[in-house]
Amino acid sequence: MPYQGGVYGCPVEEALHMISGKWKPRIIHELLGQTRRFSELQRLIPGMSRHVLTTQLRELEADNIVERTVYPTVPPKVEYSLTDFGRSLEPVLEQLVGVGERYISLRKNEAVEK
Amino acid sequence: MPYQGGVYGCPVEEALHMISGKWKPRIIHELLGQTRRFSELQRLIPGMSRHVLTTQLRELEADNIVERTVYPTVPPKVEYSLTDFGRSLEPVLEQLVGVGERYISLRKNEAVEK
DNA sequence: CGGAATCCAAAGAGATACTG
DNA sequence: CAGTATCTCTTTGGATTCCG
Repeated sequence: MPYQGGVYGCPVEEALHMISGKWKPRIIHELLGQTRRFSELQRLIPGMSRHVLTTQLRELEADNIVERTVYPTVPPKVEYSLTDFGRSLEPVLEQLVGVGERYISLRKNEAVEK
Repeated sequence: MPYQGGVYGCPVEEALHMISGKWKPRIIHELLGQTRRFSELQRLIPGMSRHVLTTQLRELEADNIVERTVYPTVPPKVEYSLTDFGRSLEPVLEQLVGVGERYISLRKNEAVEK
């Protein structure tokens, strides 16, 4: 669907949507540079339930950001890694870190002024 | 309601949250380079209700991205413009455009393969 | 171990109607 | 012209329970 100057097919919206899950940036971060097992991700990201991890991983998979490899062993073993496209997101995430930090220091200054 | 900051204060989360409103990137886009009146924004972004525009503008204001100037005339006149911090978001939005476009072309290729 | 199915609460987004 | 005030619908995140 072409960019209609409107809501539909807006590239920024698409981009934001695919990394805007509550834990997605964090999951991508943990996968930068290495493959991880499901249980590893669970351990690395405390506070996130199994169900939510599953949901977010499925969505990342559907968006071609993450690849899922199942080893049909007992007990089961599933590994997740970034696709090329997923790795291409790194610079954007780094920029977002910068923005977030500027934002946080801005709010601190505001608080001081009060 | 403006984001109060997560427990971890993850900068990426903060950054995403403040531009993740459904119309926020579009509003910022329309304010890049020029000041706009409320009614102008409404006209420039069809499909968005007045109420939603108000809400998004209030949140952008609370996040120090947008500045609101009221002229106490009759009829009332209100202008919106980006703050310095708001303008600093431009490179990130441009990168997000790139990501979104790569994503869209990726999905097109998938569709062709079927 | 790595899920799926179900249910629930909260937040986002929009429609509609009224107002200084 | 530029809002507020409600109400509703939908989407998300999370808790719990069951399964190959």
